[in-house]
Order: sequence, then structure tokens, then C-alpha cells
Amino acid sequence: MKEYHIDNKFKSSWKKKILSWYFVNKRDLPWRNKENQNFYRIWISEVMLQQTKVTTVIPFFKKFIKKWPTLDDFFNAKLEEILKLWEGLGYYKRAQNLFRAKELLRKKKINISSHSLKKLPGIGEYISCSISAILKDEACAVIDGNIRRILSRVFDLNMNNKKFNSQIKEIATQLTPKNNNGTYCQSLMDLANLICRPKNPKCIICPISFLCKSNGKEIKKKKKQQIPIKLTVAFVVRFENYFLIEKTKENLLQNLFTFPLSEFRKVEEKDSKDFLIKSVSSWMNKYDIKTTYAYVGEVTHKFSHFHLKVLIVKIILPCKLYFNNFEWLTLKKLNQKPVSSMMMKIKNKVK
DNA sequence: AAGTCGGGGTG
DNA sequence: CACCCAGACTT
Repeated sequence: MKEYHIDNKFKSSWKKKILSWYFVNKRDLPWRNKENQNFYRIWISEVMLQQTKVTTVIPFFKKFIKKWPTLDDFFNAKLEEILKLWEGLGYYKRAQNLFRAKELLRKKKINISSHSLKKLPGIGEYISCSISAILKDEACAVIDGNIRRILSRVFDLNMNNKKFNSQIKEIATQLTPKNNNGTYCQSLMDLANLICRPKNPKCIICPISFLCKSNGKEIKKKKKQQIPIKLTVAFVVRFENYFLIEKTKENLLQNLFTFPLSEFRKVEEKDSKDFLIKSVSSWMNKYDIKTTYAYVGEVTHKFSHFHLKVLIVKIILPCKLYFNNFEWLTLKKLNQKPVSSMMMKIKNKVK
């Protein structure tokens, strides 16, 4: 049972206006060079662009393509090299999924279709359709945050409605053109970025404003939940020129290198000093460290679902104790390892 | 359906 | 400060 039926007149007007707008206003992006637009480059760009702004991605994309110009080159990449290039970009699972996916592709080629691509790790509903549309003009409904925003404005949809996702899917499917879907979906991306922006949309110069039900009206958002603030202690343990470093095993920042951290915990502001003292003494007891420590300062870091306040403690050891699961690295060696932005902040604070 | 995964730019 | 970004994956 269709809730929406979009007539042919709307469809043809919609497509015509959007494509002609794109012809004039399209952005010049590094992964859009027609002459070398291929699966590999589109794939890397789409993965990098996940939850990440175009302006952030561009330098990372260029660096990536310079290091591994083709898929064949990328086949030789090590996970740690990919993570090193990825450092600072965030959502590091993406780098690991790229690694897993290219290992699969190295063994077995797959054809480019939304159905096949979805089997690769890190490629889901959106990216599989996007790649297949751009490279093969497959007429699949490409739906991302941009397109979702445009359609919810044009059809005045309520994001809090339980049926929101199915409504979007239905509308997007009907609007997907049989031909030129690749150009069409990229047009929508640019329109969303340049005109139909999240805040202050430029409805005055929008080519499809005459088709839009909610001219510039604010989109109703789900009510935000409080983001918790957690506390941890970072242990900068030094012996001569060596620092005690571990490789993260948690899901968060997995496989990146870090100073040892205490458990993350929600702590009232007034209890933070208490938390520091207890965490430090318990950690030093665990590893049987008898020396004194110095409080260096703190850095704060934002993750998507909580904020972290890192209390930094410096410990200088008179001899190289053995620690399970840790390794001793000079600063020079450490700089060659992949680390998170949080780790960079801590490093800079210690210097 | 909700939670987990980064981090920086913007209003 | 809050909000957002070319989402995927797990539970």
C-alpha cells in the first residue's frame, strides 16, 4: 500500500530542475575527475565521507590516493599503515573494514552492483547504492543524510514519525530516474550542501523551491539526550627515553596506540580529585610501582556518545619494569604508530 | 529500535 | 555550549 504517489509531471520537473542546476553549480571534488573515476576511488571517498564533512575528507583522500594510487597498490597495504593515514579522521573501524574488504577483493573480484557490494565489510545500504549509481547508473534509491533532509523538507515529513524511514525510502525510490541516476544522486548531494543546508537553507535561490512543501521551515528533530562526561587517568610512564605504550583492545580506538588509561567513569565534578588519587594508587599498586607521580594537567576530548576528561599523570621509573601487554617506545618510534587525536592532545600536553 | 563508533567546524 | 556531517554494524 503506497502512502505516496508521485505523478510523472512532478518527477520530470524535479529531475530536469535538479540536473540543470547541477550542470552549472556542481562542486569540483577530487573523486569526481571523470577520467580516473573508478571503483577504488569512489569507494575510498564514500567510506571517508561517512559522517564526515567534505572539507575534512579532501586532504585525507588526496593523501590516500597518493600513497596507494590504484586498487592493486592498495592490496599491499598493511592495517597499521592504513590506520596511520587515518589518524585524526575518526571512526577507525572504517579503516579496518577497508583492510578486510580489500583482502577479500584481492582473492575474489566482485561485480559492481548494489547487491554484491553490500557483502563487503563497511559497505552498507547507502554506499553500495551510491557506488553502483555513480559508476553503473544503477537505478537504485540512494539515500543518505543529505537526501533525507531534502526529501523531508520537500514532502514535509516528520523525522519523529515511526514511518519516517519507510516514507523516505518510498519517495526516494519513486524519484530515482531510470537513466543517469549517478549524476542525479550527486546533484542532490550538492544541492543539499550548497542550498538545502541543515541551517539557513537558501530557499530563495533553490531550483526546486516551487515543489517544496516546507519552504525553509525548520526540521523537527528528535529531542537530544544528555551526553555524559566521563573521567579517566592517562599514565605517562617514562624510563630514560622510553614511554610505556599499549595498543587499544577496546572497540573504541581499537588498534591505535595509547598511553595506559584507567577505566572511564562518570564522576561528579567535586569528586574528580578523589577519582584521580584512587585511580592512580590502584593502578600503581597493580603494577607494583613505588615511585612518586606528578599531575601534569588535563585535556578534554569529544567522542560521539560521551565526552572524556583525561587527567594526565607522569611517572618516571628508575628501571625498565616489565609490563604485560605494554611495550616501551621512544618518542620517535611512537610517532610512527597510529594514534588518535586524543592521544595527540595528551602528547602535546606532556611535552 | 537503540546504542556504539571521532572529531572538528559552525552558529 | 549544541548541532551536524555522502552511515555501518551490533545487540
